[in-house]
Amino acid sequence: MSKYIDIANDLKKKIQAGTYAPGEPLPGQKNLADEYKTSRMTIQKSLSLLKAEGYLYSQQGSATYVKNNIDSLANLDIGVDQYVGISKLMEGKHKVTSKVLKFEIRYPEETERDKLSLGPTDAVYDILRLRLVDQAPYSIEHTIMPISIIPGLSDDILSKSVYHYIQESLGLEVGGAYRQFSAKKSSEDDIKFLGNESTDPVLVITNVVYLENGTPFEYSIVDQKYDKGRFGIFVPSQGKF
Amino acid sequence: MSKYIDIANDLKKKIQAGTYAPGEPLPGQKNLADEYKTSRMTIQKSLSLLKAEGYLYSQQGSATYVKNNIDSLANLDIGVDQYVGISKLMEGKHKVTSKVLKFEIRYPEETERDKLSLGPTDAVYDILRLRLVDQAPYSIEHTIMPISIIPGLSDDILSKSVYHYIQESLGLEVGGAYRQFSAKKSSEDDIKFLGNESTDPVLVITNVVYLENGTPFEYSIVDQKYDKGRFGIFVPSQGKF
DNA sequence: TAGTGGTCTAGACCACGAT
DNA sequence: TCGTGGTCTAGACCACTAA
Repeated sequence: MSKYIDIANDLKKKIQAGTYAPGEPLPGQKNLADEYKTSRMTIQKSLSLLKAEGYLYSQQGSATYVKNNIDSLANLDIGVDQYVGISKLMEGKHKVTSKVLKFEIRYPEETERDKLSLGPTDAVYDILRLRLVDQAPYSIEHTIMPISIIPGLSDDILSKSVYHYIQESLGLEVGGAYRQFSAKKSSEDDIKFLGNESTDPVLVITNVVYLENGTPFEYSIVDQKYDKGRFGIFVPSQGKF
Repeated sequence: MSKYIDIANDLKKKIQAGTYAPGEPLPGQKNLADEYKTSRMTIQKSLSLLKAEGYLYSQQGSATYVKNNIDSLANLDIGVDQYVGISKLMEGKHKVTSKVLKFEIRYPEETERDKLSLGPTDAVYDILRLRLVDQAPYSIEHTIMPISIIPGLSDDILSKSVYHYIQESLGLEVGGAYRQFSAKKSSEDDIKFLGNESTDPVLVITNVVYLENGTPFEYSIVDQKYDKGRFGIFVPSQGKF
């Protein structure tokens, strides 16, 4: 990894360990540059990462401080900036399993062609999965992926972690995701598979996930039980990096 | 403004105008540096802003390209990265009005003290507003703000834009916001003020908004009609700036 | 191999806060 | 005024892609 990412991770560790306490100033860019044997520019790049994540804030003329309410971040069930799928999110804490309800190959519909930048003859996987956390229904994930980008997908991979397969076996890197949030009433499937009452609301997360090279490779619609995890994110003010 | 922000805005304009078309490469950092009479480092800082917003992606060894599906961004009703309140969001397109349902001053409860880093004797505003877009009920916003940070709040300001008051009259800058999304069933207030049926779901957005200096100044819970706007955001992969 | 973007440097100057 | 963070520079080297 690059030096500035290493330093950012080290600083984050120290913040979480309490070496740099909430409300307290960091040693100062000059000092940090000396400590890590690097330049101020590199330190600033490290700090900018932690600012974007909401750990730090800088005050010109004064210092860079650790934010007071980092507990808000820790109290999170799921961060929006996690695009790795729940398998990895829940790692250690909970047992995540998946039941594949549908796994087909077909040609894409118009919305899917639009979201994934595909032509009418570029076949896609059409996948419906029930995700369970600690054996209890958690969400229904409807996923569309182009087979040209993610070849060799199998039932076995689907019930484990698709992201692990993409990164480890295919050697692809995820570049980012575009997410939308909305609410709706329970559908037939929500009632059938999530065990919802017909009056239960559902949190809907619509995703378009991109590879590092800008290619969209996943269009998914997730129906999540409303009384389970919340999605949270820190949104830095524009241009403050 | 700084040079790198000016350049980023100029590039964004050219992308939106089609000067740099989707899928096409940008002129290259060296050329851009010459064109804008600046250094490569500064150009990279500009590009990083647009990458974080999802407009561009770079491929090492090749070039920096305009993303294909910028329409996804344009189709958005509301961006999560907008912390400016709906008054400004809907500017021009729709008429936003507010009806103040409650406006009190009291001492903060424990959750509020926690979220806003306050002591038990730091008084807060307790505000309940019904937001209407084009005369139709849109959301109910329950807002808690410390009077010490935002003094002089009035009924008149509340029915217009609080953010405008904070920035223009108080001279404060917003640094970022922490947001959580969830869904719930309609409450009594949702039925009464939003005109919901008792079976209608509600999209709930919980916010903690920070000033540039890291001070939290707003804790708000927004109940939004589920059939109205969606919230969307582009989430870049960690460390890619 | 040539040209691209990614990282890093060692300095400079400025804006701002604390004193 | 002094020290902080914010911006910017002109170059360097590396990793990678494309020809």
